[in-house]
Amino acid sequence: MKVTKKNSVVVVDDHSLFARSLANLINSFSNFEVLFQAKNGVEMQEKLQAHDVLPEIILLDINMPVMDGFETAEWLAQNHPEIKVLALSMEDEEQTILKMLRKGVNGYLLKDIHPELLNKALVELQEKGYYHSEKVAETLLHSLNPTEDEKNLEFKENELTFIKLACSEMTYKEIADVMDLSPKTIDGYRQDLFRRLNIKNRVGLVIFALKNNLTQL
Amino acid sequence: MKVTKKNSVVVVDDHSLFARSLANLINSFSNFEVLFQAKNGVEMQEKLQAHDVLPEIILLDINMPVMDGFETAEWLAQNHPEIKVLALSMEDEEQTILKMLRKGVNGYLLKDIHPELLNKALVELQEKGYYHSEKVAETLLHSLNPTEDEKNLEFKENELTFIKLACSEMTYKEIADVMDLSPKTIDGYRQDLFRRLNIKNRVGLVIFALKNNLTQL
DNA sequence: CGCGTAAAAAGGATTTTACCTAATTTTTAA
DNA sequence: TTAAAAATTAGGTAAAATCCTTTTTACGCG
Repeated sequence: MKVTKKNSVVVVDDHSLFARSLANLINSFSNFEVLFQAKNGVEMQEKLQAHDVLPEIILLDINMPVMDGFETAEWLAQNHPEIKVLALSMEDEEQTILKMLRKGVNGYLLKDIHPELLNKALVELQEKGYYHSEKVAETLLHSLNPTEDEKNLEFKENELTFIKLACSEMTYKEIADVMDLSPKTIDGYRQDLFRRLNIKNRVGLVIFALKNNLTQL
Repeated sequence: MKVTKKNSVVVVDDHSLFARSLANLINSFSNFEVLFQAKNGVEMQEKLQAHDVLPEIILLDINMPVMDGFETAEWLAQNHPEIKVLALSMEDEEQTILKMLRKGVNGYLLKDIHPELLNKALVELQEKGYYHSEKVAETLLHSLNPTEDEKNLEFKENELTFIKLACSEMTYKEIADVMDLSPKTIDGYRQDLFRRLNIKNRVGLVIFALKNNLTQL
């Protein structure tokens, strides 16, 4: 029997049933094994320190309590750039994917992937240094060629603050007070955003913000 | 070797990696086996018809395309009341849980359950006819003793329609036109809801609707 | 300094929301 | 059939939101 060192993988996901099943699946592969599991970024950090060896690959869920995938990916990129990170998520929201990619993850996998493809994904990630499922590839292409509606989707700090506050029950006057600006300035932000985002009223802005993860409920 | 007929289980979940892992886990149990899997309610209906035998238990995801868990549970309760349905979901939102329970499911399991508990859950479901994870039990207790804020959380058909339309860019006048009611009636709905839900403006209503899954983005 | 540019602010008008109370119609139940 | 309850509609008013245009301010730069 040929004995080859298996590549070690870490699974970070707060859904223990899923994480466990995933770990079992990976351990059934001849070329990969699970080093450990963690429920969130903090637990992962602790376990990474406690272990002598580092994993080659980290499978990282996005929606987690305590320290979510975005923060964890950022920390990994800064502290362990050699570890390949594969983001694992239910969501195929364009903004979410792009946000993770900007954090420096090496791949993005939707959780509805076929089990057979997981091995392929891990191998490709190891060999090529990246792997993206098809939907993600589409999203990337799409983001390179944004439609008219989706241009001007970058916001200045103040705009972003305004948008987030507009997603609350505050009146514009109250928002102006909090941001220490004139109500007329706030009205300027509002008007400009309505035009750029092609929306008709504040509800439209709230919907836009939620769809694009600019704020959360 | 003692040969006992295994109880058959069907897994309905659009996340194939999760569904597959779940199926593997169940097949590893000595007392349960997976009859088939389906990606949504429609596919489940088709496969149920195609099979001679019916499963004892159906594990049902809530968030699915085409035909979601709510619709599927409703259909199962009407057409196959003898099959025990175990709702399986990431969410522990009180409203979601209650909605599923009202559809007649026999149990509600959060996806972050420990693998060891799944077997226990299936056995209990089979023997007692129901199983609920701890968090759900808490939710049930909580719902029996609602706080002041959470009373009056049931909506009439018209109110629900209004709420959903209010979560769009339509003005109240436009909503009145669509619903074929006087703007004054719409204003009545609005006012009543603001008071009952203790919210200040339309954004508050949108947030409430989204938090309680009355509408979706 | 003066110029250009972008952010901030203002003026002023209209529409939409929001709030309160009361009247009318429809539905329900006795 | 009739009284009570629920749903719908009205009237009026104040506050907030929306829209358009113009002016002021802040700041870097040749």
